[in-house]
Amino acid sequence: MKRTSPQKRTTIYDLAELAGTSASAVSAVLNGNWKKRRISAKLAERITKLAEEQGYALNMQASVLRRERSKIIGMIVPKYDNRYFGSIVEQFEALARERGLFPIVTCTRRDPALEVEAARAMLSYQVDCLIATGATDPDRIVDLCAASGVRTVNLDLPGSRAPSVISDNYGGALELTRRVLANCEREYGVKAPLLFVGGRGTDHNTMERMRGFRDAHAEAGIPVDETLVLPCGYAPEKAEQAMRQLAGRTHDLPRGMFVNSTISLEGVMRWIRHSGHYAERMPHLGCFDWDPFVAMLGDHIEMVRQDVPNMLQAVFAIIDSGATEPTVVQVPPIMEKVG
Amino acid sequence: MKRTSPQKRTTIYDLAELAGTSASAVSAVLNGNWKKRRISAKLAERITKLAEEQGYALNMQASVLRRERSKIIGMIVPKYDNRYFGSIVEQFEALARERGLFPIVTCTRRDPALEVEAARAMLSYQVDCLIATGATDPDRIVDLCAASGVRTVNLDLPGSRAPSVISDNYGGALELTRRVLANCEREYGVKAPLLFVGGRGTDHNTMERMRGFRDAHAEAGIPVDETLVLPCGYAPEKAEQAMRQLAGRTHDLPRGMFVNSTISLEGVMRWIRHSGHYAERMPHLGCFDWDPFVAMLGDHIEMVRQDVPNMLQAVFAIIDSGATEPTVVQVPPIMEKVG
DNA sequence: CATCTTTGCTCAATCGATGAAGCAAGAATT
DNA sequence: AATTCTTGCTTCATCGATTGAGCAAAGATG
Repeated sequence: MKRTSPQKRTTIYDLAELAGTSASAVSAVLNGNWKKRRISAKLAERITKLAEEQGYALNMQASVLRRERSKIIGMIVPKYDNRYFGSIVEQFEALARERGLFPIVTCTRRDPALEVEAARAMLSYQVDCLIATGATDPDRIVDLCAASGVRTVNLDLPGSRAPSVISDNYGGALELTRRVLANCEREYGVKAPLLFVGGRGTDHNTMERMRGFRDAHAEAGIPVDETLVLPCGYAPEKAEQAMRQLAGRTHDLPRGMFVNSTISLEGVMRWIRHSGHYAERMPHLGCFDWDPFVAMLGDHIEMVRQDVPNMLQAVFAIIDSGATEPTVVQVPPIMEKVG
Repeated sequence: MKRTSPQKRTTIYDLAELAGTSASAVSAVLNGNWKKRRISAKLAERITKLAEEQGYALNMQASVLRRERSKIIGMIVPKYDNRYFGSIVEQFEALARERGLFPIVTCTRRDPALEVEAARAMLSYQVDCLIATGATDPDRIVDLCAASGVRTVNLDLPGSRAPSVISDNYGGALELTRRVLANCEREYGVKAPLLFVGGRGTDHNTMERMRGFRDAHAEAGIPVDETLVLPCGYAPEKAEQAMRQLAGRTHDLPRGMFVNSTISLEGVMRWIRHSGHYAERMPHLGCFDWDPFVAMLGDHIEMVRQDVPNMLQAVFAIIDSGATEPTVVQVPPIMEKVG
């Protein structure tokens, strides 16, 4: 993979030669501080026109090397396969650009080793700041960055060594569980514990959501059935397998479920379809995460939509303010109406 | 937004000083060609250990500036809000990393101005190669890149000045239309033209899909109803509005539809739900694009899934081969089974 | 007319990594 | 013992942009 042509890119030296002036004048004009450097408007215009004609493109490598700030902002993100992370990345890019920063994003597929490798790569590219989204071990990344004097903000999953912005997982799960319990009671007239499926039992979000799940049961006077709490991982296959195993253990399947992410829901729905266990009547579902097509799947599904715009506003507020204390900002999620 | 601490990053000069050797020895050791440069294993080990201890991170800007290839590969992509582009980006990153390249991706929100701006930014970062995914004006981007001697590959939408990898839109649409027509005829016993909705009438893909749509009608001996061909744009709102307007014009709504992307389908489904026009019986749908939850929406939807793994293999085959002629590789999409 | 200001530039060092060229010391060869 | 090779480094120029320092000419001031 080599460049098409051996032709050199145009540099400020080439432009200086063409304009009969010095490289430093060209630089001053092209990066906009020619007024400060007292370059005449006439020369400025001549240089600008030449640059355009020659298709000049700044060499960021050289520029960044010389400056002390790169204006590059990095983000690592677990996956691109759901609306939540998709909109996080889109918002991130938009807000970064608004501030004149160059966003670089990379996906780490929930792989701790890749997370670290990606963080290292970003440091090599001299990012001024790194957003660690849904990182397995955010503190590890913060430490790596701190060693190079690079600030970090944790998003989606909190860490203990840098500011974090997360959803109010407890509050969202509490309300979601309440609604699903109420839906079940309304339809079946009985108070029965729900299933909890999906997510990693070790991650903060899943633990908080389980806490909300339990408290909502307690509120309703329903004892949680521990055999129905299955934090089996996020992947659809994991969730599907967990359901299959559960069905193998009991014939009394729950009439309501708390599904921890749309990704897990994919597996749960697949199982529901294929197993035929709920052929006569669909269970009441609550999903912690939102997807437009899930919303159309039927009136038996409640969703919690994480408030991505506000989360990213909070992230950039932290960045803009320069804060580095390990605070946790909790952004309330949005309950999506049934239907 | 400044660095946390004023602490300098460790450079090869710092390491050289600590090891009592020269910067060039350090460089040779750390970039792995110390054998070629005849550095002793003893010194190499000492330097390696020191680098680790000091948390040394290569300054890529400096490195890239010096080398003539950056090993950075860029991609621009319209959106992150659907499975198709999401998996394109994931695959792209994985394949790039496999080849020791550093992937940078940026999303241009289907905005031609942003596309150009993003391409310029990538050029400034010295990308060795740029993949233009779903670009509104791929040739414009190719020209920009060519001026800097940077190779381009078009993905998803073809261009006339660089190699392109796209789905077989005609073939996919032909088969999809056939199936929807067959489903309608099976259920209603009548041969009636379908609705075509979504996409941009000016883009290659939409035109090819419309051609497949028309040819499938011709095959079945059904005349296409031109008032039912609505390439209104991809956005859900556009599709929803198009449906609303159609319903205002006629009371005889089609029993089958070809929807050009899941994004447009979102709007169509919303309208179907809210308008109540299909309350008694859902229309037969065909969607050009795949989404797992759409697949669960019911047995009345057929989907065409674009073959992302093969498309990206093709892209990297082109990159690896160094080809630059404006060929078009058409990758057959996959028909997803009903249900 | 002499001095001071202002204007409009140029010079040269610098950022960190790289690699061609060179050099000194020891080993091998004649 | 004299010469050539080999080993194991170091020196230095370079990539392109940035910026503090400096300088010549024109203009203003006394």
